[in-house]
Amino acid sequence: MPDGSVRTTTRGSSGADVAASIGAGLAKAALAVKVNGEMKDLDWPIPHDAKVEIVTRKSEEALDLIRHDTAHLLAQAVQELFPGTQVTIGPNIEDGFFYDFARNEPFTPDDLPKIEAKMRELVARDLPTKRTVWKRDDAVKHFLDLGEQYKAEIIRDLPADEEVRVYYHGDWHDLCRGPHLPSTGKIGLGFKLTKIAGAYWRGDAKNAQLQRIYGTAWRDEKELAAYLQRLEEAEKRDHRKIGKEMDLFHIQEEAVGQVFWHPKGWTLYRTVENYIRRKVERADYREVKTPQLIDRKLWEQSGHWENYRPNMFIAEVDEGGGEHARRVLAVKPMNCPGHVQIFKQGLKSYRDLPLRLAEFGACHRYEPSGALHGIMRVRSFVQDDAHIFCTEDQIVDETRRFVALLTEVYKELGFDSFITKLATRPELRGGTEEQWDHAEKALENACKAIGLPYSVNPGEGTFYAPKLEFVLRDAIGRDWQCGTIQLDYVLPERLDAEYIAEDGTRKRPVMLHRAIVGSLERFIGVLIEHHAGKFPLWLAPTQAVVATIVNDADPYAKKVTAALKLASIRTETDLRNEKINYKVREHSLAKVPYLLVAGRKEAEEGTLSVRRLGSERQETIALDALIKQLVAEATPPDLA
RNA sequence: GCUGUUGUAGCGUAGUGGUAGCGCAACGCCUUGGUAAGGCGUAGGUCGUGGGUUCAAUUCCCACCAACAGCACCA
Repeated sequence: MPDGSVRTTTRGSSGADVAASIGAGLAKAALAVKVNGEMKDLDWPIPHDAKVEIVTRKSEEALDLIRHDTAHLLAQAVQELFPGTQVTIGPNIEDGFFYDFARNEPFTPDDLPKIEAKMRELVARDLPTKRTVWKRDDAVKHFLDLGEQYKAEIIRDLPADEEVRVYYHGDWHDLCRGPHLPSTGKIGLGFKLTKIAGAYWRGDAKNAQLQRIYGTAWRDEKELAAYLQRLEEAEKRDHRKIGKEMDLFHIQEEAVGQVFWHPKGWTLYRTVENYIRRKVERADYREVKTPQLIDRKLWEQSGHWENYRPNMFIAEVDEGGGEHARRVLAVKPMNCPGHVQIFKQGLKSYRDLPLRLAEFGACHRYEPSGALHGIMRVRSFVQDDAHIFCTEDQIVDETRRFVALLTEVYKELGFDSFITKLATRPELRGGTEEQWDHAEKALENACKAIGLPYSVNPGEGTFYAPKLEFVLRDAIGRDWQCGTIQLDYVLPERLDAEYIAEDGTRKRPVMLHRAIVGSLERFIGVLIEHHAGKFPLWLAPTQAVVATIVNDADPYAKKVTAALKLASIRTETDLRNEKINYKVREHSLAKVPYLLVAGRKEAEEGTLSVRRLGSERQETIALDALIKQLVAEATPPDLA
């Protein structure tokens, strides 16, 4: 037992028997049993000398069990309500589960409450669970006879040594590995169906599209309510909503996937851009700018034309000589080929390396319409891009320097931690196997050399290079992949970059592609959601509003605003004929960090009544002292 | 791109086969009020776009565009 005690039972006793021998309460609460660390059904006979733990609702593992059973419940309800619907798979996911069905008629949002009601009914019926083991061929034939072609396919593909188990909940049954709760009644009512979606069979767009129903499930209705509350909170942070509310940007039909930055949004954008510019300059990068339109020849040479042609914006011009003088240019989807062109100007020596070329490169990619999402996934964006041309020997040190820079930037921008993944060679790729072996090994070595923990993300590298991915965690626990460094042997070769080595021979430089925030557009979306629009002072588009109580204070308020602007504090004046309550409410909702209230008293004394966003307290501060305080707080972290 | 849903004033929304309401914002007047919505009034819409059905379409049908959710994609 978990507490170290030993219990003796008769041969063939099950988890349920053990629970019952401990107490009636536990017997009732038992959901499953953990035998030697492995989850099993309660009725599973326990082997000799086993470590046994009874799993109840309170156990950590309970949620997984409940969710998996709820997925089965969903499938059962759907098949009862919509006969002829085929079941496929229904795994657990974060916070819930889904189940994919094959059915000609689509499910509609109106179906969800009906299905949910049926699920509750099945819980109330408290159908007992029964596990059976089948011969593979029998099972395949059985499911084919039922018209369950997907299930039959799954059984055929099971590993040869795997037992074919079929679980019954009442009469309804499904192929499943288990384990399951002893009856449908144990599932409880802490579940809710959340959305319907199309999803491809086996995740492949070439296959048939199934209909997926998503749900969430918890220990009880209280936990469910808390989860739904969390969803609502996340919705409030949505950068599209806040972007509108705070008048930061908009997107419209005539420029799909591109951002119209409003003055306030652009202020935020420039603040971030200028901050990064200072950081890379201090890290010995040289900033450059490369052309937006480049002849297709260069993209053919780099390999982009072959791999990404459908996703590139193309510009065609007639140079006046008829058909033969047509020139095809691509709007750059990446900056790397441009940077190689700069590198290739003039002969480079090993003494020039490492050469770090940085660019706030505006790139355009024709993203599929379904991929677009606010300012997070757009067709026109700017990367904080840079390419480091270096020698083999410099890889580890350059990686170390980059990770140090990135850590600093994330921290200063308000993110405390990130995780690292090593994305290895994808199926579709350029270069030779030797180059890939070499590049993956080199990145691995760099991680080890600088003591950077990482997990492997197999097959997720780019077509020319393996990469390290840096994933941020935001204020409400969501992950965002932003930074990357890619170790590329392919492009320098394809674009024929070389330098003169110490021994006088010509050699290929290694190229490190790297970005810290990735797309500025996307990163600002992340920043908005991370801070819920309540930015630290240095990032806030409007840092202070001077609001008057009476007209008599107008001249003083104007004077205060002028003084603050002189000190580079982004300040607005609110002289409107409104009550102070109204102004406080409005500027608080607009998430203005500092509200500076000026009435008759303040005007006479040369002070302001200061209210910091998020606080209901006010403090009267002399103008001079206030300016000092605001300037200190508004200083970007790298200049403080 | 695929599946489903949606598209009404700057924003948030109601509604109907007989050409549209509400709230906030805007504008005007009254009010000068001390920390989260003061009062009264005015203006603003070819109901996403294009076809069709109908005496009549914002409403019903079709196509397209866009947004949203998920899938696929993300150099």
